[in-house]
Amino acid sequence: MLCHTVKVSPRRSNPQTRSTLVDIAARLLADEGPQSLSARRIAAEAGSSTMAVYTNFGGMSGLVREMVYEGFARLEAYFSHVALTADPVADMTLFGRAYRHNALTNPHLYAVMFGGASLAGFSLTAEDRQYGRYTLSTVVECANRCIAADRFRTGDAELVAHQLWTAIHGLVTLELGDYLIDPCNADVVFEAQLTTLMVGVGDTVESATRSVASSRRRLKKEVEDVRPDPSMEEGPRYKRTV
Amino acid sequence: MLCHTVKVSPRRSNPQTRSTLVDIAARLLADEGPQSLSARRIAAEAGSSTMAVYTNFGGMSGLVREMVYEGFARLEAYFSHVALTADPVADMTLFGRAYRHNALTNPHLYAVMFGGASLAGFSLTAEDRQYGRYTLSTVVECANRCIAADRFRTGDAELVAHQLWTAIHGLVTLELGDYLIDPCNADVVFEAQLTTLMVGVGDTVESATRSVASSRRRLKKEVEDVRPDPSMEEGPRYKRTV
DNA sequence: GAGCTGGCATAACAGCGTTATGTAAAAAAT
DNA sequence: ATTTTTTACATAACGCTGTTATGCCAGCTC
Repeated sequence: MLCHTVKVSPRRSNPQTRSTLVDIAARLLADEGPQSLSARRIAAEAGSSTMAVYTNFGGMSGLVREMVYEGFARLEAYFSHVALTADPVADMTLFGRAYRHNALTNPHLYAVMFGGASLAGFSLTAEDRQYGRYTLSTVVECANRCIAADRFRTGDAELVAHQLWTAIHGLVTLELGDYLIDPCNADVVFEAQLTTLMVGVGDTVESATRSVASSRRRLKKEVEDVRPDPSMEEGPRYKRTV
Repeated sequence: MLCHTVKVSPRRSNPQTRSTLVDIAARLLADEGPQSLSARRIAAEAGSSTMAVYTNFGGMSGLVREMVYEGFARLEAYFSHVALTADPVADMTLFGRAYRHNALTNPHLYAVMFGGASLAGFSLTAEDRQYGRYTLSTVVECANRCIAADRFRTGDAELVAHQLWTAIHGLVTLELGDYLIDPCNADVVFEAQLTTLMVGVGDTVESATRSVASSRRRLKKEVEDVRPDPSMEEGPRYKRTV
């Protein structure tokens, strides 16, 4: 029978190979920075050849893309631990703190997620960006709660979420690039920016100040103390759409 | 005589070599992106060997650093054409528009200026970052005028300038990375962000809206129409501290 | 004019991502 | 149980990168 062209795989790839390659790549990226992220180096550490990268990911870009997914998964994991309280503005600013905490905890990974697009010849696809933007939906919901509580002037929750995102992203980017030094260090600018943004979209100075302070108190318990790796254990790892 | 170790140069480097190398590199970066920025390619286009890059700049990093200086010079050139009017908040938001315009006009250069720190093995020195931060002084002065005009609540002009910088920088970065799409495209988020930031630091919604609209009308004449290259002609080019 | 000095060309080295080729192993078919 | 098929992976090569050792020769100083 040669009519039905159903190609069932005669030899399946070792399912561990994918995992170990990504794990090693993530460790290299975190420990030695992006310049040590080479196919040869990864293969050597894995005890295999560089071809493993190509059969499993189609090249270095594919492996990096997988790590970007992992990065967004970690960010979402942090977001998922932000409680929804009676003070939605405090929740909102805590999302900002979680975003920054995630970036500072995985600085190299964050750089690849958002900075790798133009440099290093690696570029994300439109779907990849959509995947990243999807993480914002949690923040949009929170913005809706702020609007419902009459804390925000504007009615466009998605727009507010984008404003917060771009603002915090810029601060974090410059912080990672060591651009923010005393007296306007990253902490100072960040705290001021949280209040400014909340006031700017409609909250009163007093309420915003109170909510920002409240979120600062909640940071450790709801964000810093949570285990950040949702997919580092066994089981299905990332999206397998590739 | 071998006591006086005054080394007068027996052969001076061709002063045109530096310029042409930087010019070619800038054109390559703008036209074909960062992946075409190779020592071999630049040397070939200049009709010289790769050694020219090393004797003149000490390596690719030095040449890239020179282009970063050029990038900051262009930004400062745009800033210098922002008029100081009786509406300092309009001036302030026009600085924001100028910043964004500069980034969108030289996207690859902007990416190298702020994104090259962690990727591509190239890193700016602390002095380089200080040089970039110095560009902010114009904005700080404008913030002082806003404070003097009782438009801003806070008294820390430098802090306000940093808040505007980080916020706009984040928006521009994500815009260049194609992260901002309809309905929350870059234009929408940018206009909303300008107003939000002005209101957030103390202006009233009405005044801020008016000033943002005013700066939008001034954009073309004071920013978009100016010649952006302050050092593309003859004469001393950049800082020669290297 | 002689001599030193440093710019630049040539060519090599180590590394990179990627790919052609061969082999061996696992699934499918008989 | 054997054969056939198909794929994962190793090996080695290609073209590219930044960088550097070597050598020549132009130009300044004396």
